[in-house]
Amino acid sequence: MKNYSIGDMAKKYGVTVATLRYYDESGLLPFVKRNAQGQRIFTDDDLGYLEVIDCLKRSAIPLKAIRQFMAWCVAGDDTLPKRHAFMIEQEAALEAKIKVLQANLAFLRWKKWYYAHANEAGTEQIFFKPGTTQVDPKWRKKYLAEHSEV
Amino acid sequence: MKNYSIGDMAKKYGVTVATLRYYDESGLLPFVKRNAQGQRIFTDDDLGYLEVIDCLKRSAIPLKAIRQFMAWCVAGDDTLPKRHAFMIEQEAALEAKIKVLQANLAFLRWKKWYYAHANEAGTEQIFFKPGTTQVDPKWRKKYLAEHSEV
DNA sequence: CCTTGACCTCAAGTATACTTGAGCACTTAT
DNA sequence: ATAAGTGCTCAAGTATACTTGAGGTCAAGG
Repeated sequence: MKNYSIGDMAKKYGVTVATLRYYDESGLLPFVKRNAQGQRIFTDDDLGYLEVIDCLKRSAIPLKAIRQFMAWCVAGDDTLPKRHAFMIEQEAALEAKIKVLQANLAFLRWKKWYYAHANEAGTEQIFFKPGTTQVDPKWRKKYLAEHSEV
Repeated sequence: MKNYSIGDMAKKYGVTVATLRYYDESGLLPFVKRNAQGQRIFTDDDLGYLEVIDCLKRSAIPLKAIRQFMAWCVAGDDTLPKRHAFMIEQEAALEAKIKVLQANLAFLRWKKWYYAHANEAGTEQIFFKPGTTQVDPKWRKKYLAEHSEV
């Protein structure tokens, strides 16, 4: 079983050693051992944990929640129901988040189309209801018609 | 054209009036006018802008970037190319973000499956390579086989 | 031997995005 | 006419997630 220094792990996960120390202090790495000199040592056994942390962090889960989960991980089999529930919860949360982002993406694409056309016309005026800066709904309909067969 | 108070908009967008004031101070709302008493007034013309801000905020775009975009919006037709480029950029960024989250979701689902089975067995040990706490790759393969026909 | 490099702790600083509080103005209902 | 409700500014406080700096240990190479 190979050992890894904090510097190795920092490179592997694309963070600074300061960040890893901060994670450790924050309770995200309750599994790290120390050598005789007090230096952190990571092992192959830890790589699975780090993968989970990485996933949760990229999903913008707060450190506090990750800490809780990791505490359960090192606490042993008694916490398996809690860890299972945690995954179910995070799955639902992430699905919801993705749905929101997909709606946002659709909106950005409409706006991109809008600016492409405004740009071509040289002015946004072509879209406005007379006397306002509100987009005439007919343009939105036109866009949706052009992009429905996708 | 209807007018709306800051309180109206706060309700409509599910934020506090303090947050809206903060957004205004931060340059996100360069379009808001004031009445004789110095109170902010929002109009129907502004609703389109707020929709964009809402979308960008939900996509975790920093206020700084949103401020830049809004400045271009009020600057007039000269900034149309920049606004078009902004949308193209944000679309790409959001697509990338969604891809990451979808990969994370797949990972969480595997972990959910893992904990469902560990839970059933009463122990995580069933997954480990002997003498380690590393998951034997055969389980991952089993999971993928069971979930490939989706 | 002594400098370089990687590690350590602890404390303070930074960035972002708000939130809260103090003190004041104006409108409206009792 | 006075109290409640909504609005205002400005300053300070909070939460999260790091980042930076000071000061020190230890092992290896020239």
